[in-house]
Amino acid sequence: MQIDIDLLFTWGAIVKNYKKGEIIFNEGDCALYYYQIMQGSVKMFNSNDAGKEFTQGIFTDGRGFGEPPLFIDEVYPATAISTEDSVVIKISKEKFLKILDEYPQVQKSMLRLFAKRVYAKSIAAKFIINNSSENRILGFLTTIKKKDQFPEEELYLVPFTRQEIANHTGLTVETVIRVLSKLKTQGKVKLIKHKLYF
Amino acid sequence: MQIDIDLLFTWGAIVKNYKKGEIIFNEGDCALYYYQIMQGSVKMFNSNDAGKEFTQGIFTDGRGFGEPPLFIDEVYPATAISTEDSVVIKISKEKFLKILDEYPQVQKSMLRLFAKRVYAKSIAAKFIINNSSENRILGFLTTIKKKDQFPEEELYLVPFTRQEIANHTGLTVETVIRVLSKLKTQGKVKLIKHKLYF
DNA sequence: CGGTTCCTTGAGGATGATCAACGAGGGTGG
DNA sequence: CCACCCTCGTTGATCATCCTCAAGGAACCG
Repeated sequence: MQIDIDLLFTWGAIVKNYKKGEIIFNEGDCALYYYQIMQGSVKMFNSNDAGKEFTQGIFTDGRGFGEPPLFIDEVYPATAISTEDSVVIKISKEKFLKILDEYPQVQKSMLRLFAKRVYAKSIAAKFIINNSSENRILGFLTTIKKKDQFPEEELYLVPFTRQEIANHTGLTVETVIRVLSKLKTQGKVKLIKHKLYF
Repeated sequence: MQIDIDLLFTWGAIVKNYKKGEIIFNEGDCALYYYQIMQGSVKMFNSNDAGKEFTQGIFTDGRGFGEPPLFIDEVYPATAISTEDSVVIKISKEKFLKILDEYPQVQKSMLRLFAKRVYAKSIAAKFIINNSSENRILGFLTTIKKKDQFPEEELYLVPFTRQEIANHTGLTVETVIRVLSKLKTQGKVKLIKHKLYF
C-alpha cells in the first residue's frame, strides 16, 4: 500500500531528507502529517526508562507510517527514526484526509493496510505473551519470513542482528543468542559464520 | 462504530444466539462472516499449550469483532467466545464487503475503528514489553479507565477480576495479586473489600 | 590495520511462575 | 435462616527463567 506520489504532490506534498539516525517524530508528539518513504528505511519504536527498546515496526521504500493517529486525534504512540539516509514525502493531515475522501480506491487500500496491521499485531502479541523465549523468537522468525514472502520450505537468511531480534521480541541480546544456539542444536535454525538461517 | 442493524438485515444478515461460554469461532478458522453484537459480550483470546490464556479484546453491545481477517484472506488469529448469553448478528463476508463499497460513510467509520485498534495494540505492546509486572498492570488499568471514558482524577472501580487482569497482561493471578498489594501500599490503587479502585 | 559493530560466554541475582493450601463472599435451595 | 457450593481472592515456599554485568572474540570496512 502506498499512495501515488504524483497524487500526493498534486495535493501539495513536500519532500524531506533525513540522515541516518535522525528522529522524524517523537512518542507523544501531535500527529500533523502523513509520511511516506520514497527511499530509505524508518523504524518506529518505544523505549522505557531503562533505555530498553521495543520495535513496533520497520518501514521501507514506498510505505507510509504513523497514519493511525491521524484518524483519531491521538499523539504518536511511538518514536520514528530514520535507520539509514532516507527521503520522505510528507503532507498535512487535512490534505491527507481529503485525499482519502476524494479517492475511494485509496481509502480502500488504507483499510486493507490497517486490517493487516491489526492482524499482525494480534499475532505478535500472542507470541510475546506465550512466555517462552523460544516461542517468542520462533514466532518472530516465522512472521518475518512470511512477510518477506519466502516459501516455508526454503532456507531464509534472517536480515536482523541479534540485537534487532531482541528489540522485536522484548528479550535481551544475550537471551536471544543463547536461545538461538539451543534452537540450532534442535535443528530449528542454522548458524553459519554467525549468520542466522531459518 | 457499528453498522446500522436495519442496513445489515436489508442485505441479508441473520441473528444467532450464543449461550454463555459458547465458541463463536476458533483460532485458525476461515473468516467467512462479519459479526456484530446486538446484546451480550464476546471475548477474543489465545491460549498456549499450557492452557494459559491471553485476552486480545472484549466486545460488547453494538460492537463488531473479527473483521480484519475478512479484508486480507487470513484465518482468525484468535478464538471468540461468548462470555454471557449473547445475541449476534452475522452476514457473509461478500455482502459485508459489498456494503462497505456501497456506503462510503460506513467504510470511513471502519477505517477509523481500525486506526483505533492499531493504536490500542501499539500501546498495549509497549506496556507488555516494558518488562515489569508493575508497569504492565498500571498500563492496563490506565488504558481501560480511559476507554471507559473516566476522568483521570476520579476513582474508578475496575470491572475486572484478578484473573482477567492476568489474562490481559500476560501475568499470573498470584503475581497480579501481589503487585496490586504493592501498588496499594504505594497509594497507586485502592483495595476496599477486595474491590479494586484506580 | 585500526576501529566499529556485532557476537559470545560466564557468573550471579531478581523476578515472576508454579504448586499447594486456605479464606472470603455471594447466591441458592432446603 | 443456615448450610452448602462455587467463584474469586490470598499467602507462602520453592523453582526456573531471563536479566544484568563484565569481559573478550569475530567480522567487516575504510
